Amino acid sequence: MTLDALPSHPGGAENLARLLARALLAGHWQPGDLFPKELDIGRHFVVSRNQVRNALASLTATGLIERTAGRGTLVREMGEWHLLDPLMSEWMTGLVNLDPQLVRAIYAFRFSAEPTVAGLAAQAASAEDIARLEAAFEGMRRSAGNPDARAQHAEYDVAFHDATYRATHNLVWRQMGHLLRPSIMALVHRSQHDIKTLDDSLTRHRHVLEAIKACDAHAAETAAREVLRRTAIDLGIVS
Amino acid sequence: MTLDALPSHPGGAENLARLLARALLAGHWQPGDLFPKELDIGRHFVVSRNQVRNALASLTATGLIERTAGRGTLVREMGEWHLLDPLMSEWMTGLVNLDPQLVRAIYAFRFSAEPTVAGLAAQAASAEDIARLEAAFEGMRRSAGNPDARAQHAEYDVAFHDATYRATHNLVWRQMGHLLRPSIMALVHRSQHDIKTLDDSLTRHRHVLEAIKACDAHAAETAAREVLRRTAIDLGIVS
DNA sequence: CTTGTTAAAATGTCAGACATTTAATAAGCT
DNA sequence: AGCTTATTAAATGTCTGACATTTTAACAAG
Repeated sequence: MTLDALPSHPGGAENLARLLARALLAGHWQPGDLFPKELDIGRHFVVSRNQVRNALASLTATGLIERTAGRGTLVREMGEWHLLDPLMSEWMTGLVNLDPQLVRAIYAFRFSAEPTVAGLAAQAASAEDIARLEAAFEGMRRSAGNPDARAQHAEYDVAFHDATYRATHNLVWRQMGHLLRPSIMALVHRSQHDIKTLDDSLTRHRHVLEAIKACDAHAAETAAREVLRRTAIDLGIVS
Repeated sequence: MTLDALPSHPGGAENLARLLARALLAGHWQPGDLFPKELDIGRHFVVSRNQVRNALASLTATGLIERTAGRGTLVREMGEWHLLDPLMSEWMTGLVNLDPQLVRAIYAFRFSAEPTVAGLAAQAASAEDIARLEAAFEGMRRSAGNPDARAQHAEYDVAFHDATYRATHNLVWRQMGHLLRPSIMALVHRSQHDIKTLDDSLTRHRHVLEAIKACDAHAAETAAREVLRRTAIDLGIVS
């Protein structure tokens, strides 16, 4: 794989990193492949070696590549990627070609973890957390009917789940909220979002909200599981 | 806080990063404080500005600090730290002054997550996973009586839990295994490790192993919870 | 065929100059 | 005095070129 297929004018090491990362996430290179050399990248995008090195340093930090002096830059396999790094989440969101194996892995994680998270949230949520959840739910409800507001609806969806993780009041769980964004954003492109589907999704979210408000951990767990069953259908994991 | 209290001769940007990170993790600076300037750090440790910048780039990537041109380097608060970054785990292991709030947060996470993880492992473990678990358990058993082998015992302990996370065969859960190392290593310094305690811990681990071997998810969940109750006592979280 | 040497290529490091951003300070006006 | 505007200093960001180190491959000697 060469650089020719990639858009140009990155403008800044961050953008260059995002560009290269997305190409990697989309599978433009196979694990074990040699990544282009610093100087080639610099020539192609017309940026200094500094910018290239900074961008590649980010990719190294997230486990996407591995660099050794003299040999060059190797592409690492998916199992080595730091999926929980916030940078990764940012790079994954909006990527349409995300590896289905990865989508399923993230979904499987959520399906096993999120009921527990919802249960913890029911025990620990403060008034502020409840307010955040209600605001997000209200946003979802408002943008549900409008077919032009799919992206906005997804944002509120992300906000709802993120608020759930935050409501656990646990530093570690809270960080995992980042992983939700790419997972939920993938829904925008894969599901048809007809009225019936959205209404069903909304109802299931409402049950989670109510269970958390009622401080009923068991009900929250069950309700979260129901939300994720809906998500599985929308992601095409189960029919 | 100045740099005077820190040991010198880091030798390489990685070591310098570890050094500074540990000072941050130990609370030598308060959130919102100004971190030393690049040139001062370089002078103090007798390293080039490049090394300093590389080290600080790592600290930035893990959310420990925040840098802006003109203003300087600010220390971020604990809630912003990327606790799931493998680098963080490496920096945290062996740190004796780890913030008690952080230790409790990590423990609370494990207490809520690890039963689920053990349950998943019971469903998905392969023969290879079982072998890893048995090898780790055997190592724990062998090093249990010997008071000189506390560090080795802890390594096997880490290996056991890491094997559990790996046995879920889920990319996301697997990454969280990194978080175990600092949590378990903290035990070495905090508990007395008398024979009775170790024997009890060993028995509880054995129950997890047997439940996973029997593919009994529910039993694995319960057994994992029991292991963590023992851990809570050893960490001094409950008496 | 093996071994040791050499050469090329790639990443890592350094040093210096310069650019940009920010904050504090001073000047000047109403 | 009070407010606005230049000026200056300090800090991080960037660029460039040269050099160091590591690895691989080619090649020659035994």
